[in-house]
Amino acid sequence: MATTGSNLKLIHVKTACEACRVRELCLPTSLTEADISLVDELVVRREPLEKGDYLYRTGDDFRGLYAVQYGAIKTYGLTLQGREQVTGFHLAGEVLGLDAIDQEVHPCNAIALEKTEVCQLPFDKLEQLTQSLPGLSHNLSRVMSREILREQHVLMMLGGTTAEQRIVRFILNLQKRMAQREIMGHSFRFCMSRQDISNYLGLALETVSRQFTHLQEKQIIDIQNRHITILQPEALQKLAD
Amino acid sequence: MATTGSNLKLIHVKTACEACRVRELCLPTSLTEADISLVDELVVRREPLEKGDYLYRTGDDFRGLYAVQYGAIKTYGLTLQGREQVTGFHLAGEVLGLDAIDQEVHPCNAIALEKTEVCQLPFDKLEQLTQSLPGLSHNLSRVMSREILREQHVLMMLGGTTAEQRIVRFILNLQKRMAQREIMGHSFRFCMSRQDISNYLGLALETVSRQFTHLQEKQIIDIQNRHITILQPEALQKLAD
DNA sequence: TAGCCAAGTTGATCCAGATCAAAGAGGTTC
DNA sequence: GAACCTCTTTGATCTGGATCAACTTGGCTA
Repeated sequence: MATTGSNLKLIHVKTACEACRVRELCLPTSLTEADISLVDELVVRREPLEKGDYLYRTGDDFRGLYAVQYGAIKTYGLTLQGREQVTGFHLAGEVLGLDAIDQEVHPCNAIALEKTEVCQLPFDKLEQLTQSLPGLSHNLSRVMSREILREQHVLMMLGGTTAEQRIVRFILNLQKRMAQREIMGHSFRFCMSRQDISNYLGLALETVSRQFTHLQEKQIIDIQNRHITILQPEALQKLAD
Repeated sequence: MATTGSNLKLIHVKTACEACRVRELCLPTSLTEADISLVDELVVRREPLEKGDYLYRTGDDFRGLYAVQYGAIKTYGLTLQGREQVTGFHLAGEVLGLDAIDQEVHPCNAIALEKTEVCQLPFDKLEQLTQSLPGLSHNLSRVMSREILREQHVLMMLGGTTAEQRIVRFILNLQKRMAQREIMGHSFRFCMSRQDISNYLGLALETVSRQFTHLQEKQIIDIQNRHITILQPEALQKLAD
């Protein structure tokens, strides 16, 4: 319901393929070039979101899936108390909105953590296309399956571990996802606050800060504000286990 | 005494449908009777599993999805350390195996917690059928979407809560799922051990035991071994928030 | 029916991480 | 550049739940 005016401006793109990474990132299997361009034609691009803008809010009608072009989106829900619970961070090349397909209503809030551009894949049209493209249906299932698996990994990460392990695994996970997109080594920028990290990992904000400090003291990482450099990747990996 | 529509439907239907609840439980939308029987024809039934039998193990080839007929299945993964992490409990009427679609390999172990019968839905055949049944594809997406949502709720349940809240929410969740299938009020049997519960909730086994005792002392529940009766549903609900 | 083993309970102690408090560091806005 | 605000760090204290240990109960087998 409450979507800001600027978000409503939609721009249709013909040669979306190049601009929008839907092809390889969202639906990565054996479709022909021609098939892929059919999918690309569905894509609706949106005005870039500024930091703090909502892509959607809890209760909004489900219009389609979103693929992040650049930037980062945080999704979070509210518990009965009104406590905020971060459910995920979505970086460039990743999809969100899969959780809304069933009820056709978004069950959580999605907010931009920095300047972010997304493209929208209207789900009804995607399903129509499924009929003429047998492979597309399978692709969609794979994307959803991967999302289920991803959430299971989060559960595994949170279960039975110390604060240090959580932080370490979080860093490694983020680094891996960053590296998949852009060719950058062991140095990158956090798009989320300590607050968000602590909420996501089920720790106190202060604990997150302290753990970062400890890792820095051990010369395993270097953190300046939100910019991190992994100095000893092996040591970090070892701590994760 | 809310007998759901789906329960009534079940009674009307004979043959494969009746035995296997795939129709309304797994794929609950607008397919015609004829369509549904096409789906039912795919179903492969398996010999009942005894307690402790594995339905599949990590690394096994993905052959299809499974719908639990009766009984209960626990899924768990192993961390790098070899530590066991329970990722879910699957009761009668629920589906598992969705996490294997992407890699075509099961990423976790599935073991029966008691005598259990499942039916198998060969996924390749299901996808073939998708071509002739437009609605089926949508149904599948909905089932997967619901699974994604379910896992998000687990995250929300675990985040920022006390041991008591986790236990209470776990009880309520289980009760809800039990009640959906069988018409039973506030009394049911746990199919999993304290060990499994503690692992799933990220608590120590002893903590789980103590929390049960506390709730019993407060006369909110009554626990005899693995049989629980919720004496004060409102009080329990209140604790969950 | 006794004997055994796994599952569950209960008690005592300890510590990782929460909470409370306050000071520093960036980033905006005017 | 000053004022302001939010984010982050650091310190001190407290506590919920983990851990260690011993005991009880239930279920199974012979």
